[in-house]
Amino acid sequence: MTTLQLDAFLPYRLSIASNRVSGVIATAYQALFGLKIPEWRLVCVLAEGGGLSQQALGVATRMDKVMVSRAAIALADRDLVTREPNPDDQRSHLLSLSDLGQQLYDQIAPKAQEIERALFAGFSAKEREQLMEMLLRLETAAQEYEGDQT
Amino acid sequence: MTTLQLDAFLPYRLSIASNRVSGVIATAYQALFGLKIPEWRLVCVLAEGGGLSQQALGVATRMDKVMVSRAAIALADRDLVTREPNPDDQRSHLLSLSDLGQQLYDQIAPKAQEIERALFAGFSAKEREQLMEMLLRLETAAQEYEGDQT
DNA sequence: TTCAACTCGTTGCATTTGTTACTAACTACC
DNA sequence: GGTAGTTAGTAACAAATGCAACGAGTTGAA
Repeated sequence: MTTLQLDAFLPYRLSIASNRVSGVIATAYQALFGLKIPEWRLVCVLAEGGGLSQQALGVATRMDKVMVSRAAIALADRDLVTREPNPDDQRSHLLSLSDLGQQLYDQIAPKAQEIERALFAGFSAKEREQLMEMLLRLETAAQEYEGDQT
Repeated sequence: MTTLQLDAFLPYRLSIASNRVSGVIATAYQALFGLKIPEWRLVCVLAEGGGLSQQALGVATRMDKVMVSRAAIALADRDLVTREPNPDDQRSHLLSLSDLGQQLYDQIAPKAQEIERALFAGFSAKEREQLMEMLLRLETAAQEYEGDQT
């Protein structure tokens, strides 16, 4: 007879850890800046380089276009991003951080790193690297598995 | 100026990987057995030993009482678990797997392990152990962080 | 004993997330 | 050029999740 120990089931552990961590981040951003995680992700990517279409943002943040759309609208309403028409494609807009958005980002980024540092305080640099690398592998493995089944 | 690379932000990577993996699991269970993840978790814990209150199940699965309640109702409706009155406390029930539930579990468990094996095919036994251990550390770190802030 | 404070489980409500369907714009081929 | 098929973004709907309030039961201290 097979007994599957839930505690030892990696997908379970992964889910728990991820939810806890996301909870910490989400709470912090909401309280400090009124941003939800999808919005924060857009800000973060746009800070690396603006003028992106929502489609491109979706790829960069692994969010589907609906979620990107909602986050983009929320940010535009607060004047944190600007939406310029895309000369190459009338359907899409090119998003960039506004000055206000950039200011917000300049405050957010250090805070994000501070939280990350706190959460991974017990981890050596090497461990962090290993974890990162494993998560990437896992991500592609899951993606391939999905592909196989359908 | 600080630029935070989203790709290198561990909480982000964790969230993506976890969502992908959960997606795979959720789809598989739904398709094969009509179970959602919260329901599956209860089944799994009850298989290790029945006669638990919902409160105890919540602790074991890290789900809040609402989620446990809904999952328990869903399982009871399908006669997969039985709910006996708790002689020590009239408010609570003691849940156990029914024969039917046990049968289902006997089918589920191997399948779960098969999926886990597939997802972690590229991982050595040592890596799996490391990952597991890191996730546990992370879980408690996040929990402590939450505690500090409130 | 009795009354306030607390816990178990459920329900209802608000928020978030995911799916589907739709409009407008673009592409490619006839 | 016209038309079939595709893509960007939005909107409308449905499902999942989280939170606050509730009824019933329990505990403990005056």
